[in-house]
Amino acid sequence: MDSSAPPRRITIVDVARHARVSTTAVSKVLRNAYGTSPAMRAKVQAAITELGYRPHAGARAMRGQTYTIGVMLPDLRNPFFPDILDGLTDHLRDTGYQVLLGPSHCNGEEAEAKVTEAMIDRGMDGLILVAPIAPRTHLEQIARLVPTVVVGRHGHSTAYDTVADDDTTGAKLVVDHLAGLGHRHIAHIEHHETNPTRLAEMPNAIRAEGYRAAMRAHGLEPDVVSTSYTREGGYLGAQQILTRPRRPSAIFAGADIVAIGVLEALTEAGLAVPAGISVAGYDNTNFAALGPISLTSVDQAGHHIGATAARLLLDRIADRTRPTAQVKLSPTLVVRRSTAGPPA
Amino acid sequence: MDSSAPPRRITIVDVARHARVSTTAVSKVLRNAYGTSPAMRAKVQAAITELGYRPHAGARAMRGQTYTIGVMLPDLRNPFFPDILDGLTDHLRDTGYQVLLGPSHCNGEEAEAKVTEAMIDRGMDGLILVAPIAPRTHLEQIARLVPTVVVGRHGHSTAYDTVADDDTTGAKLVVDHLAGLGHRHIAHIEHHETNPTRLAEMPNAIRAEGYRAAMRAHGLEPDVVSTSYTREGGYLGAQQILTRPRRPSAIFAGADIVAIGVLEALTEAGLAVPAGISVAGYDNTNFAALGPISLTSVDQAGHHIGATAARLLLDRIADRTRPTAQVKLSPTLVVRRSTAGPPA
DNA sequence: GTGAAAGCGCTAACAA
DNA sequence: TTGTTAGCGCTTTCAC
Repeated sequence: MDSSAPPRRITIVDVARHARVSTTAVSKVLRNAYGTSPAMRAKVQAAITELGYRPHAGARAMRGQTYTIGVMLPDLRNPFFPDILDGLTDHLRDTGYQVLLGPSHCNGEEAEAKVTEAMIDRGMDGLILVAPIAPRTHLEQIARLVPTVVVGRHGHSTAYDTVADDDTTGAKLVVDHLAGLGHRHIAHIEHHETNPTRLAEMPNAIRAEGYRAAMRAHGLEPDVVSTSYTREGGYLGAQQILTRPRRPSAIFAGADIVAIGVLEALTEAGLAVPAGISVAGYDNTNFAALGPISLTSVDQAGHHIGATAARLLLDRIADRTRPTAQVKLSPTLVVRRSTAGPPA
Repeated sequence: MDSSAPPRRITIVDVARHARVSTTAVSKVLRNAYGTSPAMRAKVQAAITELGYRPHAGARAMRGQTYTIGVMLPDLRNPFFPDILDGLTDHLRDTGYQVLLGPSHCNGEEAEAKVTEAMIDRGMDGLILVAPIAPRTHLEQIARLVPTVVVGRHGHSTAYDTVADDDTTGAKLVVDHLAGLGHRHIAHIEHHETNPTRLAEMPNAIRAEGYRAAMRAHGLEPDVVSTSYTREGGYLGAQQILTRPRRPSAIFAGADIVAIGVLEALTEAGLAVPAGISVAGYDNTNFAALGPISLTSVDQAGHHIGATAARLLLDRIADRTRPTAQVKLSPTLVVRRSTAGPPA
């Protein structure tokens, strides 16, 4: 039983006393605020180091900033999101801002709202919402309370910044590539979207729409299977596709995690890739590159997306009145061994 | 430009005024504290709902609890950790506690310390540290400041509770299974551990040691390859194993994510599983179960581990003086199609 | 350039 | 049972 009462926390008062200055001075040094002489800064810094002082975020929250940024990721099992997070944290390293993640909100709109509220209530200085499903009015309401960047969702707003990849082009890249290889029957597995108001903004819906448009542009018949952007979704989607009377010669999975499930279903069905059927994914996660999978995939540069979101957020925290920015990144296609011409 | 200034936040004072009671009364109702009549509770609840009041966690942090639990996960790309997180959040749902995640600390001890400090500074009521790499003295120091549960790390402490799976037994289950199938040369891929003080506590080290002991018990020669508990680690480890003058007939990967990389390397090398070589993993993540992978794996019930950690933490938050608990869960082996007798 | 003092929203003694 | 009030640790006017 180490029940020695926890030692009282070092506060700004202790530091001030130790450095023989006022608490105001310490506060100013902490925030690099105007009006501190080099001599005082040195004294205060020394006291801080000596005492091992760390500011109490709760107390800061009451008056100023908490130097905390909240990030909401939709699904920890999708390997694309860690890519975004890496970009975020890389950009935020050494800025003094701390990132905290809200647990994934796969559970729906209500769970998502709870997480964002929790972040706001905890005085976060800014929010990064990755592919949120909340209605746009709700996002704007959030953005009015706290600087917000919405990632991976289309639709402009004057309340928040956005970073997204051009999913229409991404889908077109895949269809063009496959059609160019001679495929005529290309199936697409999408993440099923029921809510009509979201339909126009969610990346999954736009990819599906881009796929349809690109198919028609090639004079081909779209063939969409609706499951989800999960491994299971890919697995079940592919199984469904394999029951088609006329089997497609290529499958465009809406996300790499979906493609993984697709590849599993194909292996199980004894279909060789790409000899028997071609497969392409989206996100170019590290899964696509390594090993025998060697998946053709659309690269939307998750790391760059994350870094851009972080930059925009810091910008906005510094100046809440600047006009909002909408960054749309151009995806590229990384062709690997999972796609080839259709079987003879 | 929606530059309408954000509306002033509703505070406890607003609620009190609206309900025609004191702020104390509101505070008590919020915390289900002793000494509130049903009539007052109703009045206050009504006012809270009507005004849409939500407590300010920063202000709470200054006096009492923040109803926030910080969770540190080591690696978001390892599918086992979401399993633990699911268990945690399931248990914490409707308790009024909010979970926030610290970004993964793959970057080492210093990064990990920064995350835990950040969580403490933000007034978290409790911490759940999953497979932390900090020295034990540091963990105890943390635990003295805030209720802490350490997950997936061995070694008892009187300062924090622990939840871990019996990794020695887990490794033995795999070796016994493979040896029972007739394998004599079983290789193991471990997560390389350099720090000698950690060696005795980290699950990866214990799995490797358990493997060695079990091998010797069967009169077999251990063969350990040191990489990391990542997909790349598995891929590279397997490649290394395949260059052995005498190739093992089975590979025991220290984690499912490692096994995934192993399977990729084997596929690439044209080796069939299990006809050419057997593969077993650890964690029984959902990757193991679905599809053609069908990986034999040790089930350490991640969901249950998470739920147990949450329970212990709530317990400790309620009573910081109770003796610490050490929960050791017994793993089981889930045999699937990736293991069979050695090739003739 | 520096410091005294007010107050952020909440909780917990204590008083009524 | 209910209310008054004193802070928690910090930031921020506003004097000096």
